[in-house]
Amino acid sequence: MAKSMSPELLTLVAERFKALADPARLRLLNALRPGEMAVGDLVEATDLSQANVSKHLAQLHTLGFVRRRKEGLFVFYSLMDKDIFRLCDVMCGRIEAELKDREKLLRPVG
Amino acid sequence: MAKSMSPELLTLVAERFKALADPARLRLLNALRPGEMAVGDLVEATDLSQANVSKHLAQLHTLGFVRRRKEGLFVFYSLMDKDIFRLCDVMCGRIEAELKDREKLLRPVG
DNA sequence: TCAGAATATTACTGAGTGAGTATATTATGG
DNA sequence: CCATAATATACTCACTCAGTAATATTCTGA
Repeated sequence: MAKSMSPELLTLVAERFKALADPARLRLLNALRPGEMAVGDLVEATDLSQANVSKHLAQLHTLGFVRRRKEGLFVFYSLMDKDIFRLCDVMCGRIEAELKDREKLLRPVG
Repeated sequence: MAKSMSPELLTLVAERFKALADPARLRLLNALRPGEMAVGDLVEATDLSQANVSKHLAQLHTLGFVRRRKEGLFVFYSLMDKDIFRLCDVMCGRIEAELKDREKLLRPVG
């Protein structure tokens, strides 16, 4: 984080974090890990409704997290880059650390 | 992001992203960059109301982003670790890239 | 113990948002 | 052009959440 971040920039940053602040969207991104997928396949993979998937994908696309490729009736989505994994890795690391700390508290004697 | 992330884990991750998905909280975290600060100072530094700051700090503390230290009447908050900078750096990088792309579109001739 | 200062909490309100249903759009084959 | 399939959008409802104002809590010093 740069030394001085303007409120405007912080708003843009917050907007992007918000895109990742939803389990459904994270599921979609996670499903896209192996590679490009059509909307219908994502519906199956995530157990979300078609309209729901479409809406979330639109959001992720607007904010630059996924790429669109149209081919006939199908629309294929893919991850824009690997940033998402880096971001999620950091968060997962934090969660793991928390869980470890809780374990320690639960059995402090060893 | 690990190969298979359970919906439960994704919910935890989303919860943490949500904590960063707010300009006010980002401002607080940014203000804490140089080091520990009391609540009152954060109120001044961020132009947020006292109640607002207190509530946001509580949230950030619950999710492990900031540390609390009480000293008399004052409560000092500080960043838990440097993860936040790494996370924001990634987002800022994405925003910069987007802005560059837009510039290109605006003057495609050079 | 009382007054006052720093912080936290609560109740309320308004705005935003995710899910669901239905409908619209777009593209293909006949 | 029509039927159909894949995807997108519109609309509504319920819920969450950020901000505010008022109040409560905690601590210190007199």
